[in-house]
Amino acid sequence: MQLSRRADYGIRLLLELSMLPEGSRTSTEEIANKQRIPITFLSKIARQLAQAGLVRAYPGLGGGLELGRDPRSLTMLDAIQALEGPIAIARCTLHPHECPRSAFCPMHQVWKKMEAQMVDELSRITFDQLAQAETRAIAG
Amino acid sequence: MQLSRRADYGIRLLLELSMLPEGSRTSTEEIANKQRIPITFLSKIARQLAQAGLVRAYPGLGGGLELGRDPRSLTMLDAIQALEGPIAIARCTLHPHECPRSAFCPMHQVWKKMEAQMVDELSRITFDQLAQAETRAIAG
DNA sequence: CGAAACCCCGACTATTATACTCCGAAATGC
DNA sequence: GCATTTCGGAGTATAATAGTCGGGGTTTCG
Repeated sequence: MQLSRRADYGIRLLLELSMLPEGSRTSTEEIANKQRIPITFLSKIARQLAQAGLVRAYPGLGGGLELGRDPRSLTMLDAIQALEGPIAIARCTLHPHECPRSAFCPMHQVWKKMEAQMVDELSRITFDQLAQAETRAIAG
Repeated sequence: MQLSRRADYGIRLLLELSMLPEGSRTSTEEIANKQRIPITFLSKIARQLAQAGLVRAYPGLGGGLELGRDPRSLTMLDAIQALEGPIAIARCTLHPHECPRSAFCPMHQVWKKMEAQMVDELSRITFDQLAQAETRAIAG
């Protein structure tokens, strides 16, 4: 029941990009150094986020990464779904047909409800908010 | 972000016990057969639940398992904590001192809030409720 | 007493998921 | 053409999960 490092790193990458001045870029390496993340791993994660459209990547000299979407509408839910796939506490909510108990299992609804709550909560949190909170926390 | 099989099996074991008529017992093997769970694994899980006090185990002929607590006050939270440890989405909420970002990291609060919601939700769900729901679902 | 039906315990193994690493290739800008 | 940067995929290492095994102990019953 824990977030993977992949997700942790990916979120930190997105947060770094969100804190960048509008229109500017950084390289994967810079973020890796700043956040103490193995660069080869982070670059793989960056690619994954690029494929999901959350990040735009430019190869070549002067290239780098920038946010692929407006940080005011980019949510934690988007990030986690791109990095870890759908929010699913139990296998049975994703693949109900694979569980012989699904017809009458009372846990099914429990998980469903919790997942819905998580989705709801995560979708309220934007990277713009996070970036501002972090900026304030560092400044203050 | 998924519940382990261990937790899944353990919950099913507790649910089986909760559906038993007051004061009666079953063996680990019966539950394993009914729920299609490898018996050696389930017996290990049963021990764990016994050590946590959620289950009482009696060796010997006519022995077996019974619930260690009143199903009306035994919650899903108790079960998951006994089976998987504390609810912690991110490492940093459990061990904030290990994270150099903890002082200013805006995600910390996000995770804390979500964890609190999960704890709250899970602690509302008792095995008595679940057992009744399943009984109804099978009967109906 | 002895057998059968139970659980206890720890060590061991297998499998899978995670967390990386590596390297050649392609794009870009000077 | 060279430095910088991402791309893509294959490969490896480590750790967590899932499960097995064998010996030992209790309890009940005949």
